[in-house]
Amino acid sequence: MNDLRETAEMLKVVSHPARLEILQKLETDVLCVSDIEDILGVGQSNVSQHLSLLRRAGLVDCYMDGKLRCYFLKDPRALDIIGLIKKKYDGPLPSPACCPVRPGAKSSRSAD
Amino acid sequence: MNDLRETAEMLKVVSHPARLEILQKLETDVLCVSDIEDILGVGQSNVSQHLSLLRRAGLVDCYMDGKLRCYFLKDPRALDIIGLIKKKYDGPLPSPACCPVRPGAKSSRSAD
DNA sequence: TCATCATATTATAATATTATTATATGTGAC
DNA sequence: GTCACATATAATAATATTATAATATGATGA
Repeated sequence: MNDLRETAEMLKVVSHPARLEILQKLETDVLCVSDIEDILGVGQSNVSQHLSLLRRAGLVDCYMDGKLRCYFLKDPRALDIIGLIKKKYDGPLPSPACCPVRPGAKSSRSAD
Repeated sequence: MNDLRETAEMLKVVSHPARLEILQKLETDVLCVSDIEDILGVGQSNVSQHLSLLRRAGLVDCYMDGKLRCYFLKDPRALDIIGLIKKKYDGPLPSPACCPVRPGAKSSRSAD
């Protein structure tokens, strides 16, 4: 049951707008560091640090192309994470049927 | 394109083993704080803090049942997050086809 | 009302994350 | 080799997260 800790760790790595955007861009393109720098508009070393986190977590990998380090998606979980960004959900989940009280109510007996 | 920031925020909230476990348990049961205390084996105020985070993020909600606060899942995204915990993935994603070099290689020309 | 149970909130210290700056490493061209 | 470019790493200060302990709130029942 250490899936919990492992999943939480992966989620922590992706729970940053910059890293999420990196994953999103890598879904369709292979990008080098300076590409990502331009896309995100953040400093080189910061990009490098984000990539380092993603790489240590196994979410991305890279190959060398001349002087360039070309990053690409590696972990299939990344696709599911990216999917969350654009997915359309309709409304909240239904309230539990068994013990029905208005959600958020101050008390189960307060007046209607 | 603020989906990124919003999704990242949601992910940050769920990227903690205790909160992930809370969501997982709430998938099948409505639970009060002391239930969760027992399940997770952590202190009351810590559970309350985790629930507070989840509630502010809109992931869960609760109703009163006598003295008890009964928590349940509210945000459908929670189900997708829970799904990640047990989902089976087979192997890494295929390497990019266009610029194929061995992933992680020191150089695109290093010896085999 | 008061006492009690269940939960929330506050305060706090330890730790982790973040962005920035400066510096180091590695690669290819010459 | 040296140079310039692309990227990584280290150092650091600001900020955020975490767990714990202490206290406060709110509901129920006597």
